[in-house]
Amino acid sequence: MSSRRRYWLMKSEPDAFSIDDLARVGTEPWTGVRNYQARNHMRAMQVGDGVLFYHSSCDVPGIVGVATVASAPYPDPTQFDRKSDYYDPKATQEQPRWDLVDVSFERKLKRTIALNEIRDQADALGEGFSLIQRGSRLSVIPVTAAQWKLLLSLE
DNA sequence: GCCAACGTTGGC
DNA sequence: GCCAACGTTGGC
Repeated sequence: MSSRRRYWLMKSEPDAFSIDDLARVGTEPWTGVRNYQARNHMRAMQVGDGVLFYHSSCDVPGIVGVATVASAPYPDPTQFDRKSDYYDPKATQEQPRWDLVDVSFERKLKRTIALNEIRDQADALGEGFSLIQRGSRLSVIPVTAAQWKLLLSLE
């Protein structure tokens, strides 16, 4: 059973893990997501899905690269690690709470597609795009094929 | 089950 | 550094 390729936007703080870091390592497990909605989006991911890599909490927040989903969802190992910032005492090996996927570098954009430019496209992107919804903090966001195409056309 | 308090996110 | 918005926690 497979379905067509889906698209996502994933936020990262460049001080913690940037598009250049992803370019260097090639593939990275997306650890540390501790929000149920974001987790559920990762659970819906399939190998080969497209990812817009977004830099948050920085000088120019925006989309900086393209990546791909490189694994099926699996339990985030940091939830079991007492020494990790992401340790979750309520998670067990038998009943993990947090899943993640591996993400692979595809390319870095020639320039940052800034959040304020994305906002200018609000009408074309449509109502449901939570990146530009007021107060939204969701770090893993579904993107439609049309939104994907539009956003990358801004490069 | 309600809701106040608290912690976090993230743009500015 | 500020603060609005949101999610989670825990007392009742």
